[in-house]
Amino acid sequence: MKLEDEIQQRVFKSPYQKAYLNVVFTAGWLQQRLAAAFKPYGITLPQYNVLRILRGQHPKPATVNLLIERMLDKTSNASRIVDKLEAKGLVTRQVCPSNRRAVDIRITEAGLDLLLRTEELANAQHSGLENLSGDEAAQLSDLLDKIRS
Amino acid sequence: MKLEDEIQQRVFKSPYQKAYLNVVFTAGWLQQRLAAAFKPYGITLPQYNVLRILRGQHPKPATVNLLIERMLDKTSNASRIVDKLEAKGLVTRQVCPSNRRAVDIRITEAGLDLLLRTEELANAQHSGLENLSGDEAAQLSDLLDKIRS
DNA sequence: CTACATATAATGTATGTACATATATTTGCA
DNA sequence: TGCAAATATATGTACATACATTATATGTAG
Repeated sequence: MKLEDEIQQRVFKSPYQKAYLNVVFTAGWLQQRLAAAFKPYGITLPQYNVLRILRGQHPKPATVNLLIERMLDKTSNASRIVDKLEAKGLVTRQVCPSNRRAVDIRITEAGLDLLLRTEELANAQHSGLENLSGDEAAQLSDLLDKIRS
Repeated sequence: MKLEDEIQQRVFKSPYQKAYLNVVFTAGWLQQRLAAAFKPYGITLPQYNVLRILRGQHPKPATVNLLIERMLDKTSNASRIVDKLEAKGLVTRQVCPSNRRAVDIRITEAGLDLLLRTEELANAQHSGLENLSGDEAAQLSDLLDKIRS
């Protein structure tokens, strides 16, 4: 749907204002859809993202610091997201023997299994991005990089 | 900065996956910067957006329903955002005389004054979008519309 | 070897998001 | 008229974000 209809605003001050609102609105749209897809599996999007990072490290452990570095949202609270995953038995936490300030976090078999079962959910096929051609997707990335440059 | 460096991921499965991450990451980047700019004025981004809608209606009142329709995030809790604005004296709440289920919400002089003082903050000049040409901004909007189509 | 700075994670608090439920009012219809 | 359904908002709960503070452990300068 056109942005004008989604947020019931007919006039934008400039293509810049419109693009700004569109980036923010579309990101919310994408994330809401994906979050809804993960809901039946009992995990949230941030929890899923942490699991993905842990699988990337597996069988090596990750620390909270490493999670923060890799997360999309650096200011989110990795400690408490790990809390939730630990309570569900999807990760384990163990004080790092070589540096007792740090904590080794590992994904469990149950965590790996959950990622397998949800493999297709995070696929471009169902995200909305499939409406673009590969070239258009690349072009979109370039424009977004330019915003942050 | 390039997305690869921002999230320390060197390889993307496809231009689709990269574009997806880029939309979400860039939206967060934009919103964090804007939120930080509003912080000294004691309001959050959702609160600012509600104030903008109320100024658009002024001197007519708005109802909670109208706020929800116009907000970027339809599932956010307009009631509680209005609570915060009311506590700061930026809006007033009054049971609607013609329909006592509804509540008339109006922006106060203090609210209007705050919007005046923050006028330039929400300007494209400082958002990051100024790195694009007008044509590029329009092209970006078109690509994003296509994702949601 | 102690004292102080730094590193690492956890905790506290305010706000917002997402969704379910509750409360009050109005409307429609038998 | 009376009562069920719909409408409008508020409230409850779980989780996340944003940011400040605290608790431990480690490193380092003198």
